[in-house]
Amino acid sequence: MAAARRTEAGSSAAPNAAIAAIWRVVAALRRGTVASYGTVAARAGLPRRARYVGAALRMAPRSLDLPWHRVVAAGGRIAFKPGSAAYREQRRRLVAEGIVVVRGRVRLPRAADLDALLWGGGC
DNA sequence: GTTGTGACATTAT
DNA sequence: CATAATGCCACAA
Repeated sequence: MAAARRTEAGSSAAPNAAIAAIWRVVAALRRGTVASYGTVAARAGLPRRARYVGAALRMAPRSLDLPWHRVVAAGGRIAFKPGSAAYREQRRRLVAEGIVVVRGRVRLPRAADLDALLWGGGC
């Protein structure tokens, strides 16, 4: 086999293990639940890789139906620029999910609660 | 190997 | 509470 690796940046159907792990964690977020990039990265086995989560979500196809809108920055702040299309899109979806959004911030559960939400709900 | 960039996080002011 | 600066880590040119 002649070196079939590269950076795995093109094929959406054959992502990296890290990307797959991130998608898995994001897909595990249930309705009414939100998590920060750092938390998602940590749960995906990638500590300190919050930025990588964003890249993974960006490259993720809509076919996966990933709840990317449930992933926010630290403190529940939306990572997108206020007023931007993506910003309003995410906020709209969050509100539609029953999540309270105020001034670009969402009610982000504490680490303990988040742990319970992620692991106490099902797996 | 260096430089620049990014859907972040944390700390300081 | 908002903004600035710094740190972090991976990837692209």
